[in-house]
Amino acid sequence: MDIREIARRARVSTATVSRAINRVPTVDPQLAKRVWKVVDELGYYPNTQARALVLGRTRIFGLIVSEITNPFFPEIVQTFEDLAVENNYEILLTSTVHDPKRMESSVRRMIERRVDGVAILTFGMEESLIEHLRDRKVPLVFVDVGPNVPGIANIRINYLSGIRQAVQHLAALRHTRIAFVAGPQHLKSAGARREAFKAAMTEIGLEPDLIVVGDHRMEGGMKALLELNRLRDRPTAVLCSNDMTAIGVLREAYEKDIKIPDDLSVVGFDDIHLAEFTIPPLTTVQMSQRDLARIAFNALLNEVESGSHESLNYELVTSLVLRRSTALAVERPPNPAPKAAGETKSRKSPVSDSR
Amino acid sequence: MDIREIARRARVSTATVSRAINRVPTVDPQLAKRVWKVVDELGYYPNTQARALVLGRTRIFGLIVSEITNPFFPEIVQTFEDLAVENNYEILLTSTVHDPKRMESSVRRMIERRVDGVAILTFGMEESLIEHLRDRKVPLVFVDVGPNVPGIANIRINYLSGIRQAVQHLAALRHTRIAFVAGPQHLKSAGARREAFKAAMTEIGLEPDLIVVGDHRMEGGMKALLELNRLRDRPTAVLCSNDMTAIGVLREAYEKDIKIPDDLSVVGFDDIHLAEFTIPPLTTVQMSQRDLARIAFNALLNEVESGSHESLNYELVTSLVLRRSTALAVERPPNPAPKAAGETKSRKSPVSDSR
DNA sequence: ACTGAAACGGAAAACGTTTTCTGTCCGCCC
DNA sequence: GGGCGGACAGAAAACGTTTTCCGTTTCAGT
Repeated sequence: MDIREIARRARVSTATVSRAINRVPTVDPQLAKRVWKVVDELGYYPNTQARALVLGRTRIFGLIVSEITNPFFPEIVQTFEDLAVENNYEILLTSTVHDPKRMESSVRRMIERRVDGVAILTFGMEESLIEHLRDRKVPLVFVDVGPNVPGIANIRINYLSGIRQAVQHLAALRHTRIAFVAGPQHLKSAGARREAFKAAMTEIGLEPDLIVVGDHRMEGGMKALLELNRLRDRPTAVLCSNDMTAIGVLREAYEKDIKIPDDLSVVGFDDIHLAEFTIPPLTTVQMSQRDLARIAFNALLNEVESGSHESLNYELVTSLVLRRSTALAVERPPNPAPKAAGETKSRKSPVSDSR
Repeated sequence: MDIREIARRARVSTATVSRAINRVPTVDPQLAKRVWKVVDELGYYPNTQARALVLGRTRIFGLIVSEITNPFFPEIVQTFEDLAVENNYEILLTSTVHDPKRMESSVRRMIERRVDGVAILTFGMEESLIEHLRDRKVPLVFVDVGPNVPGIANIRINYLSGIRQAVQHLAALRHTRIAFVAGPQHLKSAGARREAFKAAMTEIGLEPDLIVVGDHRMEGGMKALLELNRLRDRPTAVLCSNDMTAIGVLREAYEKDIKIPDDLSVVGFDDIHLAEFTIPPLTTVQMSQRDLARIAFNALLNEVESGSHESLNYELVTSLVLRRSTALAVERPPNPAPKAAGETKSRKSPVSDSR
């Protein structure tokens, strides 16, 4: 069933059918009605491929994420989809799963399907990906990419705002030995979080020297807590580079019978869905996935609809959400409890990056 | 840049370019090489819309889910995507968010984009959805739909297999008062689970009379535990209709200082990712999302590639995965603790997996 | 009544492919 | 050496839309 079928039955030309469907005002209301009736009766829907072919616009946005199963992304995908239906777009979803081959295939698919724009929401982006897309003048929006490439919209995450809140929240609870479990070294976003932590600490006169590195997964968090726990001068609070890490420390704390938050305060980062469901519910720095998706989508929409190539910069601020994994600091005795030598500033525990 | 551009540069006709690209064997190797070279140099990718237009196949599969943020679905989407890239398909992802309007728009989008098939993986499906699609002879695959509609592939879930395992596992741990927290009444899948529970219980001579109903969300689980706890003859184990419910009872147990698994064994259903991360890790009945997605995708692929319209029935079996939320039953005193009647078999030392 | 403009519908070209159908060339067989 | 078939390349039609351009009708103004 095609537009000609409709034309025949409504006794008009295909041109008129097209105009009626697209609500072009120059068509006689009488005729339009006739067309609509037939369209409705037959349950006709225009062929989008054909339309795209002549219009040169597909009304498809590409969305590239790292991994759909990573709890950070479902909310993003959902929001993207919500906005897509609202605006009559489709979304072409692609995941890189950290595999160069997959990344390449991702951009190939985007180009083959002639998407109108693509949002690259994967953290730790290979720069190589963008080349091809940029060549073809496909509107792009990135998150957190380092260099300020012209012609590409950029969402900058304000890590400091939330991390500062977290640190000051802990400080207000009398914590002074605040540890940080960092993410993988190679991740740009992980680096930024670590720097934000250092800044927030020095800002209030605390030494940011209790840093161990994790892997942004539960295992990393578990190991990290073990490591911190061996320290002579153990922290009373730990801030994690992401929520999965925090969940790892929660888990290890449970095994080791360390009570959260009584014995140890922990705060996460990201505010994934899961954070609400941990025991106890996790206090964490929220980096709103909904907002992120919204900003990305609108950036694309803007660029496409207005045809402008100005490529703005956007900012996403982070902020602390309080739940129940933090509490007033408690004096924990130094570890091997040999002689609690009351030195003031003896930060003898070598910390920094293990592994 | 189109196929004609390539034709011009390679000094051949567009027909030859098309043949070369599609590896039609009748083209002279010499010429083919020439074409390939140009294609490569210009980074040309065929326009899929145009191709779809003439081929009558889009190489797009629709995937309708309930909600992307529901932890049950990301794994499905990811697997679907993996299979899509493998087979050179795209996926058109759509969510109903339990909204009739959205459902309608879902099928409209599928039809407009002329997908080659659609997998409807939402539980508790409006029958109305399928009408339009069936009219257009779009290959369909459903999960768990009731009536055996001809022309539609169907994945039937074997709930009993896993639930039987769960019940017998609990029975083996000396539990006799096993409760069930059901899902929402209107959900077909929830009903099936409840029936499976009853069957599994009666099978081994236990009365399935401890059933309360939840809502498949954490809140429902929390309420359910409260309710069960008020009972005179409290259960020592509870089986939940899904994992979120189980997480709810875990949470409420924590609040009420009921130790899991020592005081109460709990097992979930679904085996969502999250189940590994609870405290303690949740023993649950696995309904493999990967397998489900794989079966669905292959069903579609089959129907499309072979053109057959036989519409098979597939089965997905469920099975118990042991983690650490179950243990030997312990004698809990009847609720108001009148007189702890002298017991014969008091297994007060819970053993098994606790550690 | 006649002209001109305004209003509106239709024919046809265009979008970028695939594929059928038609040639052309070549080599082989008789 | 002439005819014939096989191998291969190109011209053109087709896919289902939108839109430009043109033609027809209608109506107002004189």
